[in-house]
Amino acid sequence: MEAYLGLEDLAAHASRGLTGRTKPLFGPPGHAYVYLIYGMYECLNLVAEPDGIPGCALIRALEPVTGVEAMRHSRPTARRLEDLCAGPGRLTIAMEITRRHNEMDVTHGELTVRRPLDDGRDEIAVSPRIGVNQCVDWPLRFYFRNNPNVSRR
DNA sequence: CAATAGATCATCT
DNA sequence: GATGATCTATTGC
Repeated sequence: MEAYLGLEDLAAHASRGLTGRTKPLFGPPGHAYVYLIYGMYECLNLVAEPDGIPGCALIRALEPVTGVEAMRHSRPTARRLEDLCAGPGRLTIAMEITRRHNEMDVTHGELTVRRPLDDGRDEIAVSPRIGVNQCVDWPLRFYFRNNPNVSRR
């Protein structure tokens, strides 16, 4: 995931202030911010600051642990399981997340399946964010060092 | 392998 | 009217 902050973070949509698109970023935490990028991909963010303060986490990749068949159906071009959700645009296709999920509360579902954390495999590493042209060196990308599902290793 | 081109459109100026 | 928090295919070494 990558953190995107507020006014001081020129790589963040919220740095342009409150607009039609960025409204969810200024809302309460635990809600989705889904936007269209490059006219063809959707990106999922989770609002992560108190109401009134912009800030979110861009979900750049995830490890599929359930629903793999459905995800492969949604994204049949993925050759390997590790590529299925390795990328912000890829995982939204696999999970069929679109702007219709924008502003949705994501705190009221039930987490049915997860993989136990493995301290060897799940060591958290930090790096600059990918694909940004502002605040290029800010260490706001967090990923599992040895996880093959990470985007752009 | 790395670098680049092109697809495509909502949002903001 | 310009610009992307991207991805895939293609080119070239």
